[in-house]
Amino acid sequence: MMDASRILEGLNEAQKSAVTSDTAVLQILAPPGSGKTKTLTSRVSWLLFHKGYKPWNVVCLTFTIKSAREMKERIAKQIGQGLEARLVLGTFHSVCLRYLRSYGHLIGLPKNFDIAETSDSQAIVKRIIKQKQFLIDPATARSRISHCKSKNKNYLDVQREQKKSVEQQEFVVIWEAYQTHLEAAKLLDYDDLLIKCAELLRSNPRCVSNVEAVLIDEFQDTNNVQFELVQLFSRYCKRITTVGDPDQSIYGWRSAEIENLKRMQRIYPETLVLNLENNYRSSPQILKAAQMVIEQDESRPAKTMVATHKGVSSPVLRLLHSPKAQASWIVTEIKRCRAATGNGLLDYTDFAILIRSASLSRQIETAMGNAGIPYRMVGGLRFFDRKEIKVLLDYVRVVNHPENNDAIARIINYPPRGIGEKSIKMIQDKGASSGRLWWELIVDEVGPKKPVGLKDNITKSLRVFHNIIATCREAVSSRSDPVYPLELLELVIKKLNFEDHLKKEYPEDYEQRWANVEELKLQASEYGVTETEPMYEDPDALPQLDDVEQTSTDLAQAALSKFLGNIALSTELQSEQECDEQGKILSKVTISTIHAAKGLEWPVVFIPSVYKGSIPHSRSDDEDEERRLLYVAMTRAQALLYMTCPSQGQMSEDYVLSPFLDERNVRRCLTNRAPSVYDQVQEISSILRRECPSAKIVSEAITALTCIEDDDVTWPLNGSKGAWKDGSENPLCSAYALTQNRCARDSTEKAISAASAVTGNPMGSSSAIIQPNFVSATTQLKRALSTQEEWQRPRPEQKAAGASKRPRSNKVSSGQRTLGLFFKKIDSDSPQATELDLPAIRTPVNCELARTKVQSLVEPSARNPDFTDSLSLYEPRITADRLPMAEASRGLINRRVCAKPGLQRHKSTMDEFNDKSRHHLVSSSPTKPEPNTAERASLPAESITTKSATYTVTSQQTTMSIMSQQSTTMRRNLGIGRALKPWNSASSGRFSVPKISKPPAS
DNA sequence: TAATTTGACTTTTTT
DNA sequence: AGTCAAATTA
Repeated sequence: MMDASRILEGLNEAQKSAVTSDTAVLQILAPPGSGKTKTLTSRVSWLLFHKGYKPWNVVCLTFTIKSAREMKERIAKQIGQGLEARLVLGTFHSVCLRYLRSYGHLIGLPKNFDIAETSDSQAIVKRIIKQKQFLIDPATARSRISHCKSKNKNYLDVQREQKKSVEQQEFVVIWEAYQTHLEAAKLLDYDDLLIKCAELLRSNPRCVSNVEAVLIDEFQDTNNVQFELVQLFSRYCKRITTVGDPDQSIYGWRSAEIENLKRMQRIYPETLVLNLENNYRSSPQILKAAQMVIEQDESRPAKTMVATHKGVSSPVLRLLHSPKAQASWIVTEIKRCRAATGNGLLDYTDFAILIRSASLSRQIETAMGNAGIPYRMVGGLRFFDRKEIKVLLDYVRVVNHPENNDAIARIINYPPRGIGEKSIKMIQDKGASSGRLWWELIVDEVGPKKPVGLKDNITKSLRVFHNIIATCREAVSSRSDPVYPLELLELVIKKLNFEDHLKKEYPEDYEQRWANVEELKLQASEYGVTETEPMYEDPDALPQLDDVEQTSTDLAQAALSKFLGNIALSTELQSEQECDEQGKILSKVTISTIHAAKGLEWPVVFIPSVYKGSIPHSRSDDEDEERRLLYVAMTRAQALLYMTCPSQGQMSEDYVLSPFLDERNVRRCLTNRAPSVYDQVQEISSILRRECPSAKIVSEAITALTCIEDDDVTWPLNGSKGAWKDGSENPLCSAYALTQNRCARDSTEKAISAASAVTGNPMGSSSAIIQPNFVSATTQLKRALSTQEEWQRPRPEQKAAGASKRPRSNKVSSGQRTLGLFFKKIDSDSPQATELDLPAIRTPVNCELARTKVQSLVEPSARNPDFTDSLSLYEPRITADRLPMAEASRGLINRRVCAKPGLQRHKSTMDEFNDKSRHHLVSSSPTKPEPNTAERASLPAESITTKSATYTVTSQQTTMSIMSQQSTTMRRNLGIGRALKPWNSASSGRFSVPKISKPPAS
């Protein structure tokens, strides 16, 4: 056992008093970086050691799986002995689930109920709305239900409310139907988990008679139901510790009530409020800037944050021309940072790129991929949202609960077995009219009774389905030899010939999908009983109380329910650290949403796309919350913070800097150009508490860089394009860029003389540039550049003024938009251009037709300079003979190689398609069998055979390529698709389910 | 009637 | 990389 006095080691006074306080109700207000988690975990240890509380009587609640896990790990480190596993510690949802599993029968919950996750309830609501022919948007209805539930209302409450609008009534009807449906299918949705648990504890307070203390992390995120739960859990002991920070409340959309902090103080007047003020994370400059941002909210009570670190340079607000430029700038900056700190002080894991929405990751991922920087994406597609996993889980769910009509509907014809829409409708209708479950109907239908009256051949297919489920059910419920999750899963996979099915359905990425299945099997193997390790000591079990009976369990069933339940509650896609063959941990840059980054920190943080519409998000209606979101993101940074804003979007729409940053007080704390970094190595090391690399190492590392400073020629500081108007290379630009390269002596010399020739200004020799005076030389060059007229390009605003005359319709899709732009230019002068039938053009087989059509359009408007201009704009830079197909198909070969799990696919498949579509697709021929990847790669470069046709590629007609480029169909046909998200791969996207391990004997 | 192909449209944040 | 509905094909 550890020495209890060491719990307080390394804590400051404020933290110590928080940890040791004897007060019953304690509220700790902890700004970012103040050691919040440390304080909370220390308090848990303190309570165990100095108050003698038993771990299983202490309830710790968090909001995210991540923080639950982190807390558990930290407590484990502090107290060890496996005692942490005995704590009732987890997310609100998972703790509620544990209580409901143990005591659910007390409020009449079905044994082994299932959890309806978002997509389930979405589907249910959708169906109800369709059935009742209401016009409410299903997503809105669902979120409204959830919102009401979080406020502890039920549909009867809402019904009783005065507003009797049609919409309101419809809403109540939907809600009621939804709730009935859930009940029939023995499902609880996420909100129900909390509500039912509250109900349980309200009516059976004895369930918590053992609880000695309740601790809650991130209290500002609680909603009303959760607040009540806290009260209920502490009903007897009345000992509550909360930790939180109103400034970091970013879950208002999930019905979190910041008010709960004050409510707490009102309900428990004896509440002791403690403020932690010291910040141990960030540089003072970062703190200052973040403070300036959060203080724009005037309704907020003032609060102090005290920096404990020495300063480094100010955070950066860098303007860039486009999202693409932004991505490549970030990539370059990461490389530069690493080199400028000796390539050892900062590892890839020390960098994080925090984005407002997951969809913004695209360009950045591409750039990172191209540059070969390893990264991992947190968030995005969840593991069990993948098709192949979902299907298998649905089978398991049906085996567990044949009442679940929705799950049956999803898998009754998957893999396709001939049971189509019509047949399903018949079952559904019959079910609705007779009030019987689908499963009952199916059981009868395959027998002699035939209540639905399906056709014989369809009954035959149904029999196949029935057989699978029935066999599995028998296996599970078998008294003598029950089957556990893994075995069941394997049984399902075998019965379905799932591997063959995947091969057929996904010839392209079958391997990955199968790897995902393997991963699922691995997860399943953690559950259930093996002969050597029976599940008697389930750490999830709650302590046995004398006077309350726990739900009795059937082992196999329970293991199954647990498996499914845990999966539904471990939605998080937090990739585990991967190791290479030598077992070393692979270092990767983190790309994450801001929400998912809460509670974490990194030495270097990038916040891209800080424009209006992203932060604050255009769909958000709470500006203060968006501001707090930016605050949270900024305060994740320890030493270096970069915020970047592209001035133009993909469709050249103008972006405006986020109003949160476009304010004088904030701007004063920021610089517009990235700092040198190499001159701050010492300060950075001290903030990170790491050893400082020697000057020699740093200078050597720098030498290898192409550009030592932030390259403001390639990426001008004002966010304009870094090249000549026509896209050609500006000799002065390249000369300037080269002056920053200390090692490329020869080329620098050449570039300088070339530049001198252009400007007529003699410039310093390269040797002068290379060492101490290089700054003055670059200044000279800059001056030379600024005298050139063309250098002063039109500012973005001027451009916008011209474009705004013809407002673009926001209705057109991206494919049409390219065309729309294209044709709009001739619009004014030749109206017939609009007659062109767009869908016809996008069909590849109609390309030939369309080509003639376009050509005929080109002729009459040949005089129009605007038009020819735009045509040449689309002319391929690289002509066909300079880009042989072998080169163009490199992507395919790449893809084949990289399909192996563990390898990253660097070149985006879209790039590859772009390469190809510089050519014109002219002919198609009838169906041939789909070639597999290897065959495809060995095909003659000029043709590609797909399921439906062979496409031959020739080299002409740029116009066509623009149109075909965007065609989803063609991409599908070519088997190219858009770039597969790299985090889809089995190796990078792991999900983790809390593992069951045998707790050590105490 | 089922299966497949095609075109249009989307993508805030999480348990 | 999906979904959805409409249109085609088997």
